[in-house]
Amino acid sequence: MPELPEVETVARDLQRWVAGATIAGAEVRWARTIRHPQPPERFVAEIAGATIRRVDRRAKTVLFHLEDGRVMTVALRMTGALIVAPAGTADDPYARVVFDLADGRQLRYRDVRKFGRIGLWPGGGLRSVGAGRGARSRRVADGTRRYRIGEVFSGHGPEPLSRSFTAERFAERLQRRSAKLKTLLLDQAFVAGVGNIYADEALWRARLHPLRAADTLDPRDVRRLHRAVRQVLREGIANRGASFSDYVDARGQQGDNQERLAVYRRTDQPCYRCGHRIERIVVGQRSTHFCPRCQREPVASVEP
DNA sequence: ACGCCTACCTGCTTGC
DNA sequence: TGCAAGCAGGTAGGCG
Repeated sequence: MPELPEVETVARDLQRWVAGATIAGAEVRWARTIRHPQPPERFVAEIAGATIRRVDRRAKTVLFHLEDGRVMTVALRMTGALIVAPAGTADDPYARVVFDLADGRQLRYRDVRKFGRIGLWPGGGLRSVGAGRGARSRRVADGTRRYRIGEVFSGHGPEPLSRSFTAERFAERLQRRSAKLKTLLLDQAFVAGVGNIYADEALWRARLHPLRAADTLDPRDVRRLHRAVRQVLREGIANRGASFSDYVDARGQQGDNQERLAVYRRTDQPCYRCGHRIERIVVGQRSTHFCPRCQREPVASVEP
């Protein structure tokens, strides 16, 4: 999906363009986009008439704070996009949910692969939006899952761009883990918002091998990684995100950050630092790009 | 905690 | 040209 910088770009655009707008009605064209346990019909009935007070982001989820205190969450996953379409714009065959705004515009949730999810939550208790193993749910009689607010909204790790995300705090978290750096950076419960692109970019910038175990970093490694994570995310935002096939902002425009990436999808091309060929390996079933010269292999334990 | 697997979906690229 | 395989920025849930 769009990662933190892409979601931040979309949320900022939407704050500018739809804060204050009223949702007159909605049409759900792909039912499963509406997050369980919300039946799509109830979602449509409950969102109608709502006014958007503010739009922001937590991790990779866009949050629409409504005037009445409720929150609509939009997790874009792999190919989701939120696009504001002026009145009269041609329909989009990939629009899975269409919100008609009272002023005639449409807010369209477009999602080619249909992985994204939209939820509507009561006010209060909203801290973060469910993240993998951290989020808790329980099975109910019919075998489906029911989420409780405060459990669903409690699974994310720290926001890497927040003031409270210090190198010291990052060091503490890293020291307690023996997992590979690449895997950890992708773990939303460890740090929120980093995805495959920015994980690879941050590791290249910090000159750290993706397979390196977190608890083997020395304090200087940690500081470099901390700085690198924040830098690549901030630069991604400054460039309005990285577009490969699907990511677009709220106007439907591509970002520029794909032009500035050092390793992601640059397999066999020269490293911008040392000229060595960029390599691609698979870590945790995700493609991983790095420079084998700049990002030295972790020391392998040698059998006697 | 960790790693691995499957599932969810469609479209594009690559190789034969 | 046609067709199949492989690939894609994410995450939930199950198993060991």
